[in-house]
Amino acid sequence: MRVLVVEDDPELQVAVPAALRSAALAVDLAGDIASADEALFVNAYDCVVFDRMLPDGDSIRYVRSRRRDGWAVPVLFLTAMDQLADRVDGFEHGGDDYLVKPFAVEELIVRVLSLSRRGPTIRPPILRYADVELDTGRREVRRAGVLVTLRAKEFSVLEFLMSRPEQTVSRTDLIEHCWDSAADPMSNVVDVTITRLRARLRGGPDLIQAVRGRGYRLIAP
Amino acid sequence: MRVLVVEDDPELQVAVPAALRSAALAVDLAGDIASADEALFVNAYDCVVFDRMLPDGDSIRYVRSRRRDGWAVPVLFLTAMDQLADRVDGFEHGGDDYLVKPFAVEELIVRVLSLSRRGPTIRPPILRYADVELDTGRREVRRAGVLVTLRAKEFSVLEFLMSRPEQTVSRTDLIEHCWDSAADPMSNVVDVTITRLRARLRGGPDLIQAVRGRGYRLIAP
DNA sequence: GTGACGATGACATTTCGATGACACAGCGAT
DNA sequence: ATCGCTGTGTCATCGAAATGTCATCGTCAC
Repeated sequence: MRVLVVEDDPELQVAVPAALRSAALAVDLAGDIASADEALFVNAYDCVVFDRMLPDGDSIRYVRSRRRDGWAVPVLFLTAMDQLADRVDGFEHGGDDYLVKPFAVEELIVRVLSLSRRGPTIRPPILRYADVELDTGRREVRRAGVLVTLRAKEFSVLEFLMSRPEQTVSRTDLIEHCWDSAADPMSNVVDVTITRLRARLRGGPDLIQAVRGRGYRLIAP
Repeated sequence: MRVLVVEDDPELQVAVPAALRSAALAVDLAGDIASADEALFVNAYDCVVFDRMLPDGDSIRYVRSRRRDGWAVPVLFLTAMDQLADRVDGFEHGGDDYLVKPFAVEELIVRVLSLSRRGPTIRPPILRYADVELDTGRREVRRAGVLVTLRAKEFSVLEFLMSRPEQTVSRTDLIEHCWDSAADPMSNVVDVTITRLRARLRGGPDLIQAVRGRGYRLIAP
């Protein structure tokens, strides 16, 4: 396992790599975002430990922009207490973790090991159709930016439909993908769930069209 | 700076004091808890390095009982990897630290120096959410300024939730972080602990929200 | 118009979280 | 060693929320 530590505080530059090495990890060190970027270009790491604030910028911004290009290596942010407020930013992208300074070295090791083991998780994508956004990671749905709370089944059905926009999906497809094998294919659960889903998505035109004899599809009128 | 090393392994009895002396520290050595207790009674130390397991008992128990009497000298525990599971116990008192065997000697020095410098009166970070304050060092929680006494497990769970405010945390996450490996992931310990935590935090709106099928999260209504 | 299919409200069932009561282990005091 | 207390875990039960079933009504295509 190979880890990159990006840290500018001299004390932590010593302590963090030492701790990680004691857990049998190979550790490289960078002092700012520029050199981290270079190291990440050259080597493959299983995990990156980023200090939140670095001399040449905010590491979260850097990570966010790299994530946009599909970069998926897990990141652990070291953050000061007073930066906690904007912690949300750090978690827009799944697979990351953070630790508040000062931290127990014990905890650092545990987290880094866990992140490294986990491997590059493909960031759960956000599906979009018309004015609906579905965040598969957070299990959140927004319509026109407004948060809509869905039941588990409703979410699951909407997710399936949104992953095949404008395609007609049969009730059988839905039963097979969103229900377990115990589900009765003869019942009208799907219809009922669609009705409930529509009810929740009131706040715009009905995007779920019934295709007679075939199933349902997402379509913006 | 004067340090007491409590260690029974003959090899470490030599190596650890040698390392610390090389960092200009005055080092005394004890081979078991009984003689450590005596030494601590006679002398004033800036830091104590305790092996986790000693011939006459578990050093954590000893430290814990002394902490109850207000003893505040910072302690560094040397612990084997397989004792990691019960790391939670070790954190019942802030200001202490852990080092996992085998460790790098430089790391030991850095940590002991840091603990000694810090002195017995450190103020570790305080987590805040809504009107709840959690002092990780003093293991104290206040709601709207009023002191609330929590059990160790309750505290540990609240601390975990407060370190991830508004994020949904699964029961598995909680089990993994707040319980040792003996915990049964099938039981409802987490639910029970949450209930007890809620009961203690009465005195304001319920901040702990159950997210059906996913876990719990802290959220101000 | 009519027959098949979809929509939907009302109700039933299932699942899951909350909680009180109890059991047990560890620890301090005697 | 024994006893009692305190903290934590287990279990059974309760109740609410989520999901499924059913009956009825509407509507679309022929």
